[in-house]
Amino acid sequence: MTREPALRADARRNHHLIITTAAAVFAEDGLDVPMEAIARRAGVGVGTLYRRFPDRGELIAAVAAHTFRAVLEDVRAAAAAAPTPWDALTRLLSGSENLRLTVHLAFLSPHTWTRVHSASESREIHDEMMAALETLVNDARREGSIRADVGTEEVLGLVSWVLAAPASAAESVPRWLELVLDGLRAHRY
Amino acid sequence: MTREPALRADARRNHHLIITTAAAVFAEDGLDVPMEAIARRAGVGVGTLYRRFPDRGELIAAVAAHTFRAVLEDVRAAAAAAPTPWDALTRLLSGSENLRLTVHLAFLSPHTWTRVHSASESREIHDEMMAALETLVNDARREGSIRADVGTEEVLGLVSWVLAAPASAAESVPRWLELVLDGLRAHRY
DNA sequence: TGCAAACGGAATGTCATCGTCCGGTTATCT
DNA sequence: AGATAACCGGACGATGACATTCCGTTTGCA
Repeated sequence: MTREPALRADARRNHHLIITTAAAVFAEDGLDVPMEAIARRAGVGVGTLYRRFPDRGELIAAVAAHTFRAVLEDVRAAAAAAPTPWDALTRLLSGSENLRLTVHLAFLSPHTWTRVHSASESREIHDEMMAALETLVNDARREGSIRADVGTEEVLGLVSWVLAAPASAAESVPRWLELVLDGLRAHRY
Repeated sequence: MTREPALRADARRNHHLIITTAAAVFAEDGLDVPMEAIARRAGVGVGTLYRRFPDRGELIAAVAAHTFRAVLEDVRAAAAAAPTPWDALTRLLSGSENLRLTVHLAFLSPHTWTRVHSASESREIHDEMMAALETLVNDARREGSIRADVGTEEVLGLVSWVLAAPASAAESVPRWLELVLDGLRAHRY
C-alpha cells in the first residue's frame, strides 16, 4: 500500500481534467499523439502532465481504468432502468457515450490496449465491465430477443465494431446500429 | 499527353511490384509507414522507389488507381457470373479481396484518401467503381432482395465498415458480413 | 503570512524519416 | 560479344518532431 499524500485541490482537478481530455484526444488523433497536444488541450503545461503521469503508458492505463469504470456504471444503470434485457441493450448501445469512447479506443491500437488492460490494475475493472456486458447480452438471448443462432461473442464483436466508427462517420452510426440490432433480433414469423 | 519512354522490363516489373506491396503495407501499418519499409518489403532500394514515385502522394495515388481498377473488375465479374443481383452482391462482398483492401485503405485515413481520389487522375476510375457498386446494390433493391426501407448509401456504408475491419479481426469478418447481410435482406414473412 | 506543493513552458537531447547521390549492375540493341 | 543507356541499391547528411527535464513563479492551505 503506497501512502497517497492527499493532492492539493488544484492538483486533483487537473488530474481529472487530464484524464478526460486525454481520452478525447486519443480518440481523435490516436494513441500516439504528442503529449504536448494533450496538455495544451487540457489547458495545462506539459510539466504538470508529466508530474502526474511519468510516461505515456501510465496515462493510457489511467484513461483505460477511468473509461472502464464509466462504462460499467452505464451498463448497470441501463440494466436497472430498462424493462427488458433487450431494451437495456439497445439503450446502452445507442446512448452510452462512454461505451462508444471505450470501444473506439480499444480498436485504435488493439495491441497497446490489450497490454494495458491485461497487465495493469485496470484489469480487474476491465473484467468486471466485460462480465456485465456479457451478462446483459446473455440475458437478452435467454429472453429470446436475439436470434438463437448467434453467440454472445458475435453480438458484442459486431456491435462493438459498429460503435468503433471514427468521428467522421458519427452521423451514420445510430442508423447502422439500428439496422444491425434489427438484424440481430429474433425474427417475428 | 506525355510521352511514356517505354520502361525497361525490370523497371516495369518493379513498378508493379511496388504498387502491390505498398497496398499491403499501407493496409497493415497505415498510410504513413516509412517509405523504406515499403521498399524493403518489395525487395527494392529506396532509390528505386523514389525514382518511380517522387513522393508519398504519388505512390498513394497510384495505389488508389490500381485498387479501384481491380475492384471495378471484380464488380463486373460478380455481376456477370451470378444469377441474381443479390447473389452477385454477396459473392462480391465475401469474395473480393480487392474490395476488402480498398475499403480498408479508404477508412485508414479518410482525409488523405478523399484528397487523393478526388484530385488526381484516379478520380475517373474511382467514380466508375462507385457507380458500378451502386448499380449492383440498386439492382438488388429493385429486385426486392433488400429491405425496402434502407437506402443504397446505407447498405454500402454499413457493409463497407464491416469489411474495413483490421487484419486482427479478419476471422470474424465473414460471419459479421453474413449477419449484416442477413439483417439487410428483405424478410420473408 | 509563510511554506510546501504545484504550475507552466522554454530548452535540450534523441531519434526517425526524408530524399539525394553515385558507384556498380543489368537489359537491350547492333 | 560489346557498348551504352537505363536502372538498381543503400549509405548519408539534413530536417523536423517529440519526450522529458528543469527551474523561476504562482497558489492552496494551515
